[in-house]
Amino acid sequence: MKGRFRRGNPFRADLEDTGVCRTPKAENHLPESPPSSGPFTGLIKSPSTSSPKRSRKSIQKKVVSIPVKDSDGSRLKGEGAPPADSWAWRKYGQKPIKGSPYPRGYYRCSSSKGCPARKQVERSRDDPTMVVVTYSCEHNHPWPVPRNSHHHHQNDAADDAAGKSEMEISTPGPEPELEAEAPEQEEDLAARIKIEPSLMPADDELGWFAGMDTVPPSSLLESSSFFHSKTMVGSDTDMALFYPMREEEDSLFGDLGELPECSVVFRHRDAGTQLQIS
DNA sequence: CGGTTTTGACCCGCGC
DNA sequence: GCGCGGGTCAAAACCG
Repeated sequence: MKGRFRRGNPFRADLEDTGVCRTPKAENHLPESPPSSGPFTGLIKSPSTSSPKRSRKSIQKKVVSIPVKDSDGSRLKGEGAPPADSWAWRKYGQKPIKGSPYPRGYYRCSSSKGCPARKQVERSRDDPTMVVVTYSCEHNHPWPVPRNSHHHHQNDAADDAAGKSEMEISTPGPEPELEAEAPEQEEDLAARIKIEPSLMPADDELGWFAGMDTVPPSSLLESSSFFHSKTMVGSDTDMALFYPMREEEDSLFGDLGELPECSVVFRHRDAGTQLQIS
């Protein structure tokens, strides 16, 4: 039914690659890695042979294990609900993994245009109750604006899929801003999150996920509230890097002010306007 | 109507 | 050189 046509077009080559986020100029610019805000902690840079495809730049990775959210266990989701970060992710693929019975979902950041951030969600092979999320992005790339808007779609069918993180993010709550609250659960959840130890080399120049390695789990991702800095505690340093997400986009961008080397295009989800920052 | 998800095909690095 | 396996693409289906 799905007419999949050859996408192996000679032209498509790195279309994606280029489109990703790289302004030729920007690239030439400098790598002053402003500790952009990073929701994630432990990162690992792939040496150089780790990523098959776009292994041009160092890719940072961060793996997190999150317990399947059984809060809404009422919903028998095959995969449970993965991580609920405040970014918008668009699923672009899913594949069964050799070792595990669970498929791995591939997500791409859709918060900003050309955002190279990606994440993979899969159920832990050992603990089916755990969801392993791997975040990755180019080195020094800033995170997109957290978009806590509502957007959940037709899932339900994605039950077998390993990803329905968005669901959590959007939270069918009344208003996104209000959902800022709801700390209890999130905190609890966060408390249970664990970061793969071996994957935490504690990088220092990660401009991307900003090293919050030392930040307590509570301040970790998995919570929309994490932008509200309300519950934020511990390393204020890192906290400062968070985007206050209740503000207008302007504010958000303001925080992002320290734009990185790549020019990122943020689009207002409302009007669909696009701001180009560079 | 636009943005997502779905899903099979295609690509590519690595191992043998 | 071939095959495997993981990762990505993209058309169509869907949902708001």
